[in-house]
Amino acid sequence: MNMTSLVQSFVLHFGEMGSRWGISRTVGQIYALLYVSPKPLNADEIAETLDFSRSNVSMGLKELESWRLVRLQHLPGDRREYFSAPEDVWTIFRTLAEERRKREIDPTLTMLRSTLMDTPASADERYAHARLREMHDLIELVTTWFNDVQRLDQKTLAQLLKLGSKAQKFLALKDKLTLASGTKSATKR
Amino acid sequence: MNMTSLVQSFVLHFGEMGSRWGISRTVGQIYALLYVSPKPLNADEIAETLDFSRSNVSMGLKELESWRLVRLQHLPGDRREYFSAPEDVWTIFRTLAEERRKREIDPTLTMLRSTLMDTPASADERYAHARLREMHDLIELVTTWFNDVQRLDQKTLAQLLKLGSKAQKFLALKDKLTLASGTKSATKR
DNA sequence: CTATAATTTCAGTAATTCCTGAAATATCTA
DNA sequence: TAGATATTTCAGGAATTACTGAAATTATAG
Repeated sequence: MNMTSLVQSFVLHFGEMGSRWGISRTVGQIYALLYVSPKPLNADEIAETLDFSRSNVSMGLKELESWRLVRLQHLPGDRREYFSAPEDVWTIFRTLAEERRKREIDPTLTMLRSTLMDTPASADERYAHARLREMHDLIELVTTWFNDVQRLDQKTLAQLLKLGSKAQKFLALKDKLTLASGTKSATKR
Repeated sequence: MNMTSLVQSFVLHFGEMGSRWGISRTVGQIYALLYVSPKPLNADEIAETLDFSRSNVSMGLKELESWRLVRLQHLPGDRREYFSAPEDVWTIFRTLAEERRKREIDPTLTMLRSTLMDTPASADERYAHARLREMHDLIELVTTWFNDVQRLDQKTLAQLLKLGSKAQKFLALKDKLTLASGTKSATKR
């Protein structure tokens, strides 16, 4: 199977980009190919199209599975395994973000937390301690936010993103409303 | 100069993490060290503390400068260059996000746009074309959002993040308000 | 159960990235 | 401007990562 130039330029770009990410060129290209393919592909087709060895494709697909970025399925009357990328780009985005969090953020948060358990013993350590605290709190705030909005359905999420910084205006409004209704959450101004 | 165990565990973790990122272990460690250091350090101090060659530190610092993650300064009466990480974690976060966008997102958007200029010639190409469009639009939406909220001052931004998905409630409210005030932006429900 | 097809594993090699020490360049001071 | 100090460059070696082909394993059909 050979690629049209449209597909090829996409696949090649993704391969190069892949290495800026934590994935190899091969894995990037395999994913890109699956992403634009209208039907699932088997490993041999991928190997032939991209001119990689069969074993390389096998390993690449395993890695993509570990990222939950490809789905495995079987076609009736065919023993071979067919792979495809989920169609919904929002789902893909979510999966990607979750996996990256799991691999890059969570271990860091864990390390920060455990390091923060120690009591600083000198002025320098007190400074380092405070810096770790700041980093921890920022990362936690951002990931908590992400975890939260990620649950919204895609339409609502898209609306929220489109709103952007204009959402800020509602913060003031919110304060007013909660003050008016006498809730305890009033923030000093 | 030697590190306390608190600093050391942080530095080592950052080094390992660095490689999941696009940076080398060395660069990760140098940054981590600067991040927790209460005073700027010169290249020799860094080399000695981390036990890297002087030239390695030089290259690492250059890379960190290209990421705009370290600041160069001079101490009175000392010819050597001293380096430090900006203190404000929000600024650091912003810089990091901007640089990553510049290196990882923007080239992809450019590629997608130029590929999308071509007219698809077959059914398969039409499918690929549509997929590229979806990816492009999602990336654009997210980066536009980021670009937008990133401008907010940190306090407002923090509030907005804390609000999380609850901001959603204001979407409905917003619709109501804009409808009431007779703005044209009414979305069909 | 056997033969065949499909997939995975893995040892070895290729390619890339990282790091060092030596030399070159740049900067300062006296 | 000479001499000393500081920094960068870069060729080569070390370490890591990527990839292949052959062999082993697994799964299926007859």
